[in-house]
Amino acid sequence: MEKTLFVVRGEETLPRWQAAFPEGEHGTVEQARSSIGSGDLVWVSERVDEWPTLVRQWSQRGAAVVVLSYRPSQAQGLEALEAGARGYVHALANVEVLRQAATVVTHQGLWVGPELLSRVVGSSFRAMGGAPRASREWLERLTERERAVALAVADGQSNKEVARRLAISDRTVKSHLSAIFRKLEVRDRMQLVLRLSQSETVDS
Amino acid sequence: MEKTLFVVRGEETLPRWQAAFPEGEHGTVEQARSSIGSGDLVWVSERVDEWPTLVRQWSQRGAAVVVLSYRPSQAQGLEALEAGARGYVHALANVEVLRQAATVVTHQGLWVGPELLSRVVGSSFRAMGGAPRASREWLERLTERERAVALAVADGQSNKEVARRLAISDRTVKSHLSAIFRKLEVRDRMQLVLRLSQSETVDS
DNA sequence: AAACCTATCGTACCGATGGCCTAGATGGCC
DNA sequence: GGCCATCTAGGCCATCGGTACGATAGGTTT
Repeated sequence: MEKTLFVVRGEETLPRWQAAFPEGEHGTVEQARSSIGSGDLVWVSERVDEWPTLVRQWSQRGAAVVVLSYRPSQAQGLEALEAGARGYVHALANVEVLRQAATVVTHQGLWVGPELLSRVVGSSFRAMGGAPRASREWLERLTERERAVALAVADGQSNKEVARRLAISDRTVKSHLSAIFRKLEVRDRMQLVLRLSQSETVDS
Repeated sequence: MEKTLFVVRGEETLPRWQAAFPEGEHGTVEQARSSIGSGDLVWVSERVDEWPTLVRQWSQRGAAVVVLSYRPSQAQGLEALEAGARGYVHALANVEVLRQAATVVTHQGLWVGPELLSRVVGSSFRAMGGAPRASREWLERLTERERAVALAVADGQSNKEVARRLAISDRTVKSHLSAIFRKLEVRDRMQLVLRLSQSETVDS
């Protein structure tokens, strides 16, 4: 019954997970599927396919489920909580944080990062020791024209719409965008939007 | 935890509170106001006037604040959490529950009680939106599967990545997306992500 | 003058995206 | 049994998005 196990994909298990829970078992979904019951502490990697479904099943069985994410986001965190997870932790969190989260969730508490917490309950959690996020300094790295393009794109506009707004060709918009992606190290406009909307809420 | 104290109105203190924390101090707002600092565990009765303001102050100072309510409700619970409280417990909870809550909140967890947890989590979307009704409404218009796709896409993932996560074909992802766009009346994933991030980040 | 940055526009290429259509399987409801 | 919603998946096709590899022109720095 009261056992700790990590559900991962392949050989994903990290040393720090074992360090935090030497007694914990590690395995894939197939190995874990049937053995999980009430009172168990289950860590599920976001790399596991269909983790929301699994979280739903296991939490309904009474297990305390924590989702390990490599790229935490509000949307994913809410997805985890909605599925019944009691915790949402960065997969690379240190041993102390993992143990702390374990303590909390096994005591019927909710463990989420300060950032997500602020989304869940409002903005006032920012002042509670949550590390202040990076500012929009990275926008300074862009030229004036690139910044205009970035903001327009982050507004949800297509390349053609941006071109019309700035009175330039859509080819030029693409050129600027390539430069933007390279400088900000994002892969596409979607990541740009996410990054911009994140830093915007922190500043305001 | 530095010290434990109960902030009450008059002589409200219950025996079970003292049983759970024999070392805890009990007093009114005037007595407690200045002595609360980082690391303290503070229990605040809902009978204390202007408790949300006090919760906000003390939680910003780094104290772990738990609100004791005689008439727990979803609205009040959210108000407490929004003010920065880490816990929301029934004032008549038994000793075990009180100690459990203390364990959780002093470990940076969130304690809202098993019976209220589902409601708090379920309402988190509403709690985050500037236009609560609207955001909840359009999310509810989606099926469960569509919601999962929408959240994943709003996280910046490509169709293929979503397909991998949900263990379905990318054709199916596109099918779901078409339904999502039609239902939510957005033209593409960019508008979807904007709408989601807006309702997620607007402070109210 | 040479080097460099910036803004502009072009072609070509290719994967990603989204609309429109069909359709099997499932399960709930009348 | 019929009806309907949902999830799944495929084909077809037009468009969009992003990169590679340019080119030209104006400005600044060295």
